Amino acid sequence: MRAFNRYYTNLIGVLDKDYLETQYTLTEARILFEISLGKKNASEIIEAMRIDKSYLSRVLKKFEKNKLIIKSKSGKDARTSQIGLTAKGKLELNALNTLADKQLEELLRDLSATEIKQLALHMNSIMEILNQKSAS
Amino acid sequence: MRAFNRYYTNLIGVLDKDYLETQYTLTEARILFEISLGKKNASEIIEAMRIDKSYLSRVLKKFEKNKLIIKSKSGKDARTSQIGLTAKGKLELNALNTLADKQLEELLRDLSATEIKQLALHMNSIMEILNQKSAS
DNA sequence: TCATAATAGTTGACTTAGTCAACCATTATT
DNA sequence: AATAATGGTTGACTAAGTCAACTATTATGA
Repeated sequence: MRAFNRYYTNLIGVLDKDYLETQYTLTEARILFEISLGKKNASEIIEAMRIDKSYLSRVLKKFEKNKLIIKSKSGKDARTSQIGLTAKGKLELNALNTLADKQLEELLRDLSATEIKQLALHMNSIMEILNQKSAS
Repeated sequence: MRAFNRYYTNLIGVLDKDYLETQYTLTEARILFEISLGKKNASEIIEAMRIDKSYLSRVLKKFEKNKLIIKSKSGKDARTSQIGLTAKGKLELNALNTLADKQLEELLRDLSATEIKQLALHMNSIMEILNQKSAS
């Protein structure tokens, strides 16, 4: 398993490099994605991604400046703001997803359809097994 | 599959944080590991890990200074040096491996023996499928 | 209900990790 | 022999992330 972790760390490291040509980092892309999933405020994103809150704060500020998100104070708790993707934010996220798809395509280039299907199954199984734990 | 990549990116990111308490980064640990596998010179490590050569150069310098490795000029090609782990290097690597083991243990804590076995099988399958491609 | 603690997020100052380009020295090519 | 290619190092830099201190607000408990 250590071998797999090393293997996948390497793989992700390679994929990561493509984000150099992008306006955003892999982490930023992931944050944007989390927001698109409906994470409503900073704490939730921090909880989900386990990143530093100061770092997130700055990333969100950047997003806001670039008009990818809007923050709106919710009456309920004046300390937090509700975060939502703007149209432009959705567009950017889409572009980033397209990059991820291209990377996958490249990764799977020489695989047969059945191999790809098997790969997907294995991946799903891993997530299921590990998730069940986190649900416990 | 994008989901799995995101998932595992997150997981690795979490594991990565433990290396903060270590004297070495995850990347450095991986470099050390590659050397232990018998990678003899910088080029081979670069090829295997796809990291920047200047970065690697500095890491190796640090390793050498900390006496984790020894570089020896090989008569064959005076541009390269042969890299080898010292006893201390092996020791440090061992400590880092122990950390990785602890992390795994934590990750698998609530899983049954069969689940762990299945997990390992899925991981192996993924590596096999993806590797076969790279071998082509 | 007031003081204290806890939570959410921001800011300043900093460190580390990694990048990019230029550069030597050596070896390969023609 | 000249030129190109390779292996690695160095300088200068940027980006990514961390840590601690702080403000504002909300929750808690004597």
